[in-house]
Amino acid sequence: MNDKTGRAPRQTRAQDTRASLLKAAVQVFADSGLHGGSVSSIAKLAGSHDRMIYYYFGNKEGLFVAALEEIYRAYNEAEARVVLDLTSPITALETAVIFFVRYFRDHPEFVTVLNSENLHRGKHISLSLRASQFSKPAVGLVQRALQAGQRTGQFRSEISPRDVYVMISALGYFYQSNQYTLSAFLGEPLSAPERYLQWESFVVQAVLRTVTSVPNEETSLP
Amino acid sequence: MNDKTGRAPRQTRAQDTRASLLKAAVQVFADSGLHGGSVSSIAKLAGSHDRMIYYYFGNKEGLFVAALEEIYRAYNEAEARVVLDLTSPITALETAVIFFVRYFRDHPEFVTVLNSENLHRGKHISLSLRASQFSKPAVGLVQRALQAGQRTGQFRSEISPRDVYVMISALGYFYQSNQYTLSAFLGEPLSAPERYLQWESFVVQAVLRTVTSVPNEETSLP
DNA sequence: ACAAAAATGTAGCAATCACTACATTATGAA
DNA sequence: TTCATAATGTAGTGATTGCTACATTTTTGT
Repeated sequence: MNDKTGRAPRQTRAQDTRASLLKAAVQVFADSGLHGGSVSSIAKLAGSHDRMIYYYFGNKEGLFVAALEEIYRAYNEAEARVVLDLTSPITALETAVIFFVRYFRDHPEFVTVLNSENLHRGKHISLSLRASQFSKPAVGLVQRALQAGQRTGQFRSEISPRDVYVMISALGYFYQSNQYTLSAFLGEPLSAPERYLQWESFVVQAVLRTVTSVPNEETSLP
Repeated sequence: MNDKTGRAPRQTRAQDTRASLLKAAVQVFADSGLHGGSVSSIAKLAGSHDRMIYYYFGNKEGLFVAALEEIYRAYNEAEARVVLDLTSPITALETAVIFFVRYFRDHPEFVTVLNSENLHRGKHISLSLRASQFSKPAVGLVQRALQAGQRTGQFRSEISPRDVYVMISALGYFYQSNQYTLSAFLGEPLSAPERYLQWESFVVQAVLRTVTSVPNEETSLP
């Protein structure tokens, strides 16, 4: 695949250039927002030139749209790897909850880039044609766990998967997104590992208590 | 109080200048973030000059700190006006939940300015000496309702007021903060009044189910 | 009445921004 | 080999930014 100089073929290097610009864009936009992150700083971080951003993405907004699609793609990809044991709906829902909460904790770039997009009132996500494809898998994860429990009668039938998905997202996302103002507000660092674990088990409890048909004191973690 | 020209005294006009600059700053920072909002646009909106921002607030960051303190002040003031009927803990908690959820809905500037501050990792709130005073009232509202229910045995004793406060905030805040990406993601406008009301009652249910000792199907709204 | 100071107005500076014109190199198709 | 073009590099441009020097007006304490 290499030419006689031992270097990768031009097309491969071109794809590398595009990919590294996109990766750098996610990083910089996550760190500084759409306005705060400069095109030149992205190019520099990628080891390239501003010029190439316009070559591959048209303009700064085009790069931001691509960055948005990239974080959604990674989110969906991670979620597709989650395996639910539907023979135990409670365990399945617990698995889903823990996946989402930890995803937001471990991917702050997902959280901050989405915040930036919401500051701009969803202007760019609506430009993306791929946006509508993104939702199905994530809500589907919650839906599968929920429906399994509804079939066994363990979960309430009137509960909407969307509400539960938004609830889980809210509890995981907000804790990460607002950790700095919350920590100052409450006077304790929410990023401390033991504090985080306590929150995680609280969220699992809250979600289970919200959806279970015959709420039981023993639905909480041991 | 007026001089012979019929105009307000100089000191009053000076306070007006400062106040209108601060109000404009909250608006502009809420709309465009710290980086996105320019000093000159704030001055223009306030009917003043850039010069006065530096005169009253030192620099742009000083103005942002003042804007942060202002939205927290308004938040605390609103919360101090909430009256809880502690003879009925369930009603009291429900009142608190509805207050918080509606506050975030009706004050998007509170949400977006806090998001901007969290993007900057709480750099400015930690500069503010007044920051630590802000938390007590808000958590106190939840705490009073919770303790009332714990005394009657209706609420679980092992529940932490802070977790419940964070839970309520998360559910109300996230729905507002991420409404644009969520609406695109779920394919339905979350800002629609009937959709919002459904969410509100879902949140009330979720919180009550999380904290009640002997969970009961009838704790939900009629 | 007068001087110190508070408050405001004007004009502009240096730096950074997104973006582009133009040139150059490397590559694959013929 | 030749040639069209994909990919990259260089050097800017005009606009906007946060901020400041300097001047002016208005008020207040004595």
